[in-house]
Amino acid sequence: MRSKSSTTNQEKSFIEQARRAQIIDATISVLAENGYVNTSFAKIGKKADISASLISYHFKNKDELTEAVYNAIIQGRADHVGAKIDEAKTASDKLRAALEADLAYMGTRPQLFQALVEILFVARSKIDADSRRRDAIHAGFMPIADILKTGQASGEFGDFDAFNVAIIIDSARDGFLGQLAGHPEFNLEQFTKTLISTTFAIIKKEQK
Amino acid sequence: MRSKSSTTNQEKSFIEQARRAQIIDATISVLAENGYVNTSFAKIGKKADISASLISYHFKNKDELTEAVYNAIIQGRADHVGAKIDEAKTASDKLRAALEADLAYMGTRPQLFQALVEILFVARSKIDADSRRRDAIHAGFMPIADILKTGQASGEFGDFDAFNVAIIIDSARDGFLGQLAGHPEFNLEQFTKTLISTTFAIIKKEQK
Amino acid sequence: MRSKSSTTNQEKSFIEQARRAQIIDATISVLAENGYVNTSFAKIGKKADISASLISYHFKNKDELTEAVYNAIIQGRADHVGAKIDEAKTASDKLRAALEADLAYMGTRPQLFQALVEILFVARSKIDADSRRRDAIHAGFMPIADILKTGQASGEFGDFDAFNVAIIIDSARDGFLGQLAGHPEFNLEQFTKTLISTTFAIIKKEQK
Amino acid sequence: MRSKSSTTNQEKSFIEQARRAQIIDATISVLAENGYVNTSFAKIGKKADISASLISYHFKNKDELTEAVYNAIIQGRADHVGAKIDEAKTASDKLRAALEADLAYMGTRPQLFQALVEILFVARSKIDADSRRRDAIHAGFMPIADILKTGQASGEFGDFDAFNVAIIIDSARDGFLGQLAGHPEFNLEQFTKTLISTTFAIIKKEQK
DNA sequence: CATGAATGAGAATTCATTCAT
DNA sequence: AATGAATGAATTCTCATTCAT
Repeated sequence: MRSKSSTTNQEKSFIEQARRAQIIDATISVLAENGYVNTSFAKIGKKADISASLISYHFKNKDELTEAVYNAIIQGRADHVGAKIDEAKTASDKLRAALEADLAYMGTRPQLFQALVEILFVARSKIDADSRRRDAIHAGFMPIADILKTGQASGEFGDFDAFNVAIIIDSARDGFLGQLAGHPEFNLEQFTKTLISTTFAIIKKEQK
Repeated sequence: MRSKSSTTNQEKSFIEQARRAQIIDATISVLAENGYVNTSFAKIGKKADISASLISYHFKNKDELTEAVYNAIIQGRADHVGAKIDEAKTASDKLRAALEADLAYMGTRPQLFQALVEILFVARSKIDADSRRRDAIHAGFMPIADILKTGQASGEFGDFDAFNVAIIIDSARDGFLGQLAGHPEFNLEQFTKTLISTTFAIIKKEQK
Repeated sequence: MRSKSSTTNQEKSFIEQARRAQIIDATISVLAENGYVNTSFAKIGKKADISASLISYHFKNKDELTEAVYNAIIQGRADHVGAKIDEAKTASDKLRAALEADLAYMGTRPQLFQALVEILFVARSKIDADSRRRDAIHAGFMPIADILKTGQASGEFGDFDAFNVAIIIDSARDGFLGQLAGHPEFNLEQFTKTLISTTFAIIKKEQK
Repeated sequence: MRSKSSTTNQEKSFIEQARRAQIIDATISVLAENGYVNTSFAKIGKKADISASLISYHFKNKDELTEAVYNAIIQGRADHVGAKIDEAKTASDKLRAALEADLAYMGTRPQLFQALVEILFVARSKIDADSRRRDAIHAGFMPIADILKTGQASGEFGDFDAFNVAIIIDSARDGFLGQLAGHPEFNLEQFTKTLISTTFAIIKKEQK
């Protein structure tokens, strides 16, 4: 359901892999700090303490780098969150796990989400449009929508508009994460509690 | 609480106003279609069928254009949504009105939200990030958070974490709007119903 | 030997003449204040309180305006200085008159010299190169070199390298004028005295 | 009192230094030939047979290039002239040396002075006008005014208005240099002789 | 006569990318 | 594997100039 290691650098040398990882990390920092518009190979190079041309050496072009960063972020997200979902048995537990794990992981790594948002919204054309956007949220692990439907099928949850409720939950979680970096007053733990209790209020008592 | 007409173009000539509006419209389209990164004066000019330098003639620089677009969008949003909120008496009615009006207005103009998002994320550095971003969403009309607190104070709503619930509702609404453009399968009416019923499920029965 | 009124606007209408003069004056101010590089039709128009396009209406192009300004300045200079030279009888008196009159006229109108310098040095290519540069200094009135040669021919002055001494005197006078605007500590009257006494020291006691 | 070699390009690579020098040389030519107004990166690049963007690669911006050119010129001037002044013992010898060396060096490199003048007048606003302009002429070596005062203090020279006489001498020398490029009939050697004999005529026999 | 609107040429500058070393 | 040097495309912006009104 999800892979522990990435899939694209199978045949790459050790140093190649290390460099790519280093560049990706630097890019995430620069992206989070400066925004996509002010992210240049020169800045990334400076951050990683390598020359800008070395980036071109390891990534065919800027789009490929962007995509690699994108993949790295959602891969990490998926690896962490997916594991927790798998461990849980019931749909309720999976749902709770999905929200807790995701908020805990991404909420404590604010740069990741910032970078993700930059790529998704600002550089969106580079990432092959819409098809990817949905993937960004669910890639690699069971999406909220599927958990909801599973719970409804098993009778664990009530009757509600699973499709749109999933959008609501996904958006709520991501909206919070997106604002977290710039808002020291936001309380990650408290929000997690509220989102979960809210979610269960929705799915137990159906409305239409 | 909000102004029906803008205040800055009082002294501009008719043709000037028309051109500015035309350029703003073209910019919104280009922004929505290509993303900020790929939005240039050249592209805007082509879309509006005018020379790129004419844009510089009407707007002192790119920042001024960006700000004008931003203002135009949130002004339109505020004018439409604010009126509906004002008409409603109770907190419940205001809440319902806020969500219905906003989703109806912005949901039928998907480009507006796309463009708004582009500006908001890119303008980060220049436009005082956070304070402005919040303004963007609520500009000119009563924010969800205030409605919730009003309703709690009056005993109309139950006891819940108003601060975070407001984030959830705002994020849900905006998250949907943000994805709407690229997802023909999204159903605006259905989502509106679900978001409202969901919202009332949260605020009537308290949890925490 | 010199003309009281300009020669090019014979057939121009009254208003045309007035406008041209107004534009020329504004240009001199802008030139002196901002330098040629920062002198644009827009700035001149603002200074003259007319539209920039009106300048194009009255002057075929920027070069023509530049030339008109140049001519206006040296014409004024020539009109004032030439009269004084003509009044003087002997070469000595002419020489003294030339220096006194020029320093008095240009020294009390610092903008004129500043503008002249901008045109001559910065926009020099516009003014049809070198041929004009010499004219700038002597246009319209008897040049220092001619006075010197006349004085030598009549035995009034000693034997010296008239050609180069003329360069020295011209350069000294213009060098002072060029620096005057930015140097409040410069004393016009004192310099005039020194330049004249110096000059006569040179031409009476010959060397070489 | 003056440095034989510059201090800023110590850590630059060989090729970097060579390119910068090449670009500076090309800039001087373009400046002298076309004037500042018509000096663009494109023209400099064409003259140096490199791309315009390579100039931006080696110089942060136009101002830095301008300053580098300025420094290169006055450095060369100072290195040549200053040495000669230092070698001379008496004020008379220093004065003669200063004029001879300067006219010999700058007079055989007419482009240098042309370029210098272009920079000096255009840079007005940016480069703190007056203070810098004076520096430009005297940078690195004893100014004429100081030599005159020294000679008066020691009784070597007569009693005259040293301040204004220095202006006269400086202006005479620079005025000649400024016109030299465009005037093939000017005779450098002859002018030098005349300027020196003239100067000594002024400073030996006092007038006032 | 005068203007506002519009344009096209050209400016500096940034940037991803290539290439020889 | 890594870099500095170099380039060309693209960007924003300025400006003289034209033209309809």
